[in-house]
Amino acid sequence: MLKITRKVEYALIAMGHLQQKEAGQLATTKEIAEQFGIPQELLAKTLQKLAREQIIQAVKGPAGGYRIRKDSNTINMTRFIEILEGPVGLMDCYFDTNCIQLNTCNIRTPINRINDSIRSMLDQMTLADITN
Amino acid sequence: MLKITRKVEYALIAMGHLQQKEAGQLATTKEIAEQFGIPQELLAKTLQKLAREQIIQAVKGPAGGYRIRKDSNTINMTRFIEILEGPVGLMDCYFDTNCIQLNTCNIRTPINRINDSIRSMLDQMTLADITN
DNA sequence: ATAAATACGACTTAAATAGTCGTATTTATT
DNA sequence: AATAAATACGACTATTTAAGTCGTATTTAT
Repeated sequence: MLKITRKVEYALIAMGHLQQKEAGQLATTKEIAEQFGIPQELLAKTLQKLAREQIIQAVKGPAGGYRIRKDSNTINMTRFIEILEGPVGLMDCYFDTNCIQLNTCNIRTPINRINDSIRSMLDQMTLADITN
Repeated sequence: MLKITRKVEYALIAMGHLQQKEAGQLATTKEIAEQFGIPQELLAKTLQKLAREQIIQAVKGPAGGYRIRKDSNTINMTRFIEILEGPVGLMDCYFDTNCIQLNTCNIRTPINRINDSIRSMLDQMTLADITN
């Protein structure tokens, strides 16, 4: 429980790898997948999502790949995780309010407080904290 | 992601209900399941686990049920969750060290730091913080 | 024109969660 | 002693989510 998914795990590994490159240098999905022993297709989709959201920059064509952006480091972890997995919350009712039990539920408020704590922890944490 | 399971959710709801009882009073699984609209059998197994671990006290036979213990409030959330779900960690390698990629993995250390943060947050949080 | 890369959606497989069922045990009540 | 209402517990099934694969399109350096 409280696990991050492989998608996020792979994405973080990839970000770490991209950080290590010289400024402007590209890394391909293949290169990263091979180096860290992760499934290429899955990593590919993950990096595509990050590129779509401007977290990294994609270069198409042969000799293409991905590179870090100037501000990649400043992305906070809540944002990063939510791009790949959707809402970060201990229970769905943190976001969906159409739970039938809402009125009888006696733990909603305290659970939301924990949620807030975890989210704010992740908010304050940047990619740089993880990949450097 | 970062969801708690239904087992924990139901257990917390049940603990909240038990807290509300007069000192020494019992509540049955049936009563709790009906009141909060949760599956009785699942709740039953969950409460049995908590009883086995001395978090609550079980009384068998008709007119039986469960009651809170004097120190139930002081149980920390890491313990509570781990009784029901096993190890709390973002990645398995926090506990299992037999991951093949351990040497190539470039995010283990920072992920473990986040883990520590989340665990220490849950360590410092008692049941009372949630059910009161 | 070709080949190597990203882009993307549909599909399949695998694993984890959620929920059910059957049966045993305990014990208050009659 | 019999009954009924509760906990105890393991095995099983169903559902949902995560993980991984595949096919095809697009871009672009060579």
